[in-house]
Amino acid sequence: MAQLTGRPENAHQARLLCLLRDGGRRSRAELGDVVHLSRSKLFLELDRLVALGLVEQAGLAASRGGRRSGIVRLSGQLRFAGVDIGATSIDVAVTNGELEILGHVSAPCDVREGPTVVLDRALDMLDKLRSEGLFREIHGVGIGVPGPVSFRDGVPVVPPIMPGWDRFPVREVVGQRLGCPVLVDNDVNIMALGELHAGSARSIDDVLLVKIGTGIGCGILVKGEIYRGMSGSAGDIGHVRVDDDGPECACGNVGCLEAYFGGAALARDAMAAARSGRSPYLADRLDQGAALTAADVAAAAAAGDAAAAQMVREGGRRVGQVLAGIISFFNPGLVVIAGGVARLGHTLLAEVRSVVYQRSAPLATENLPIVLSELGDTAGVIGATRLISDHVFSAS
Amino acid sequence: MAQLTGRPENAHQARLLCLLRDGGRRSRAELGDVVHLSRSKLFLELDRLVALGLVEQAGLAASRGGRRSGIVRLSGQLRFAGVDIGATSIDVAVTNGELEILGHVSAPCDVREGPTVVLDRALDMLDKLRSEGLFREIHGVGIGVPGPVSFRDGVPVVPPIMPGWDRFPVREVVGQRLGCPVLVDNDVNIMALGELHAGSARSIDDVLLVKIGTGIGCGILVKGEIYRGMSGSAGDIGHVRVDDDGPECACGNVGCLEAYFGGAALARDAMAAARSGRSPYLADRLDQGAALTAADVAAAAAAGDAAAAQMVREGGRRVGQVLAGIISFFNPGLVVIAGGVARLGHTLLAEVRSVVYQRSAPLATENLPIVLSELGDTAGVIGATRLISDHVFSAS
DNA sequence: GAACTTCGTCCTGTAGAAAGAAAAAGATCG
DNA sequence: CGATCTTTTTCTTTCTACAGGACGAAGTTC
Repeated sequence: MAQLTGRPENAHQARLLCLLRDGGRRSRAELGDVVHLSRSKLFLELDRLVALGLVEQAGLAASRGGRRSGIVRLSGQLRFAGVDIGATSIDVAVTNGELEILGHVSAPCDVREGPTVVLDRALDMLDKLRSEGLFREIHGVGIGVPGPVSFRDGVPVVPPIMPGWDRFPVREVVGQRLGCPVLVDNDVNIMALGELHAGSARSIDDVLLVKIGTGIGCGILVKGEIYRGMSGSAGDIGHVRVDDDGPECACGNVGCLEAYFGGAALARDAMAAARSGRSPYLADRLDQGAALTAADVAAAAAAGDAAAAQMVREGGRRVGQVLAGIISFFNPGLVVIAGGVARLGHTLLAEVRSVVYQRSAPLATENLPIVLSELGDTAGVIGATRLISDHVFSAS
Repeated sequence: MAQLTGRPENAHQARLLCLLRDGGRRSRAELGDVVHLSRSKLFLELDRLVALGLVEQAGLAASRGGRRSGIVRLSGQLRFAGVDIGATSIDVAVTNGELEILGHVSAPCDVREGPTVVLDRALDMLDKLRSEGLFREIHGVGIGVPGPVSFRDGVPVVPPIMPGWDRFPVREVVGQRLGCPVLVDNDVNIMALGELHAGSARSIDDVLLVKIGTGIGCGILVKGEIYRGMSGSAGDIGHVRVDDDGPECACGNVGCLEAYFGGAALARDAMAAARSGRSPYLADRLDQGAALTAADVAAAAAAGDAAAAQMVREGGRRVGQVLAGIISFFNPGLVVIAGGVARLGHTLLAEVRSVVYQRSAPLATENLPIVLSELGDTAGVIGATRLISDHVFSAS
């Protein structure tokens, strides 16, 4: 068996690899229908990809009226890893070349423990997947972290909720440990890529993914590619002001969106509602022990607690206010709502929609779906593998 | 003399044409230093461009130590026209291939008179330039209109301040009249391109151009290209809400940015200030005759009128509020303030800067210049010619 | 089993590009 | 002023890549 030595040699090969990744295995003849190449050229490049070990033959297709055509597919040995580091958890998944998840582990982990601890944990999780026999070799790793990243350098830059990570060489460290290409990006960016690849954003050019979790951030896709802005902080909407005399925020300003509807704000409001007795459900929950979190609010709202539902509606309104402005500005083709709070589901969605459709420019909203994430917890890891596979499958 | 038959035949030729447009004439040898082509290939493509009539020889360059190299430049016959249709005026300019303005005429004209009248007027203005001997033939026209445009179709779509223009086939009509390629875009988009080509945005990838005039709009450049969004309405920030209980806006919502600081709003506030006696300068002006406009406020502020200056500061604050959110989201490398109100100059700029630098995400503002337009009234026409020349100079 | 269709492989002609040689034009230096 | 060296241009040769076609292999249909 040829070993997986390398990268595609030219743009044609890169194109073919992406077709096989996104469309799965198919016959050489079908590939010929899609690409605009002469048969001799197509076969030449395919044979080269086979020689590189990136592509392999997989039997014969059904006849289309004549001789059966040979099926080609991405090498069965190809493996990508996606690592999604959240504020309080790590997700690691391993996929094949088509980015289908072969194994996925998730573990709680506080990002504030610092890069060495957290990355060690992530690599341990990857080792666990290795020990399950899911792969022998990894051909690329994508990593998402919950803060701004210099994509070029592969390092976080002054991330507010990641003490100790500033300029830590994540890409270099992981690359050296695993001996494969590594790319690092913001977690909302890779979630947006995930939705583009396998979720609701398939084949839509300009997409916003709004993640409401511990923080509130926004992944931006322009022409199907991540838009990162001048210094890699594009999409940082958590600290947009929604009210001049709102609550103080940890960032120093007042009235920030996150001060209303981030994880901490929701927990704060939940405690208040429980103590004041406005919410029997939350009061009950509080009596049972630990402090309340955003998840409790979700549960309460789902259980029909009026105060909790009111909190969700209120938060949805605030998010809608910010989104309305951004949508007028950006005119996306789709908005995806994701993150832990997305489990609040249709209460939240309805409120966001109502505000956005009322306030945004009519032209920007007339064909604008606003939907919940299809992928949920796997959007991040899938997007991370998509990020690195785009890189590995591109001609150097 | 070879006639100007056509378009470049491949990407190399397109690249060479853009180099000659943006860098001006230069020797074949210097071109060879810049492009990554073998000498034989470079000369082959240059000779073809000469045969197409797009490029011509222009004597010999100074020696660099040996034989003198031949200078090439874009054909001296090449002419582009830029048409900037504003709410109350038309600007038409004719440029050579390097997009240097050879002639520029400006005339008041109400866009509400409808497309036939307005476009006739614009073509008359172009004829005037023709009669001055500035050109014999036009090789492309770029047109900017003050409203949303379907760039693909070359037609305005439901433009709020352009009654009668909805879906009027501007590109087709002008194209047939002049027999050359025509592109139509939003006026702020072409202004952004103008600043990219010849103004403060040279060589900056991600740029916002905020135009404050009759309306308030925003041109967006991503990687040096206009970002238009899903339905061509990206950048439409005039109706973002800045205050929940603000004044009513013509659009039906309340508290829109334009309701505070558009041309109409400024005129309204000026009248109020004049009548109430808060502004002696404006009261004087009002006594002299016609109704007050935004221009009067600018004059008053420049003359040191306190009430007018206060209006400008107030408006700048509102603009800054909206921009702060957008800048956090978009993380541009430069923000340019343009439009008639930009003549308010540094009072306005200082207020916008103050709000933005205080409120936007620190990472997004740490290296963010916010400047006034360098080009002023010519940004639109220059950008329009840039738009069409990019099209004409691209391989079909 | 004959005729037709589709697919894979091989071969050849052509176009395009790279590399080099030679010529042209100019600079430098004695 | 002439010899020599540089730089640029032009011309020629060589090489590679690709398109297109021919042909055999494999399948289907009747």
